[in-house]
Amino acid sequence: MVTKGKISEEVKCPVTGILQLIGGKWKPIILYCLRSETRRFGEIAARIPSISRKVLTEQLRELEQDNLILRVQFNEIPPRVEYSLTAMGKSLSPVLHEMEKWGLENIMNKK
Amino acid sequence: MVTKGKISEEVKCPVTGILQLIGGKWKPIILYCLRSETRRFGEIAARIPSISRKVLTEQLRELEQDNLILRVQFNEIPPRVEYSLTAMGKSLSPVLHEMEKWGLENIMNKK
DNA sequence: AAAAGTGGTAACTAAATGGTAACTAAAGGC
DNA sequence: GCCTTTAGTTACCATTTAGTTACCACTTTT
Repeated sequence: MVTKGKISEEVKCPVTGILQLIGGKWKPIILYCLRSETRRFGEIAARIPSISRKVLTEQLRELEQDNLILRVQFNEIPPRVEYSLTAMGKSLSPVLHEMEKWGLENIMNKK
Repeated sequence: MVTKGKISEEVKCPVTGILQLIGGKWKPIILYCLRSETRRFGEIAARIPSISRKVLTEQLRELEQDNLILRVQFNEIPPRVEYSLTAMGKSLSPVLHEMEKWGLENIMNKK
């Protein structure tokens, strides 16, 4: 299809941009889980029981690469790893907060 | 870690809830595209050029089923269909707006 | 000895998502 | 006759993402 001189919205779409960072099935929940606390791997897994450890690891790695979370590894036995939000991750909190609000108003008290 | 009477976050997680409605790869962009205008199928497709017509159709159907958008079909030849946000769809605008804001601040003017 | 505790990895399978091509309808243009 | 327009549908295949199961490394506790 030929675009007759019309500029597509997508090219400059900020929503597309954020979705590339937090668009995964689990990423918003993981960030939401870390919104106010530093948490260990096992803690996150316990709070999101239906995610597998493999997928959780993958998603955490991607979030780390995108500079939204910080991973700190302590070389102890047994091992300990702590995850927390970076400044950039914290800057997402208005977005997560609006999602939370909407969910509370439109889903939670509807059933 | 033993959950000492602690309920998992997920069970009552409002973020999980909203993600079931708008968690798809394209849904936030489609809603964002309809945020202030009623649009025809072809218009939406033109504004989101990288989505195929088939997938756009599927996503629109799902949004319609979830009562976020309204589909009005005019039985003309050639066919005409108009999409717009329902009240529930409009209620998502703070979420989309925060996503847009974050995208503008953190991605668009960063390159 | 063996299990518990921690944060993973590897190999494999399943599910979700995305894509193309060909087809439909009725009227108008060449 | 054939092409164009519009908003799809159908069939089929490819790709991407997610899930399952088993296993490791290392120390302390049972």
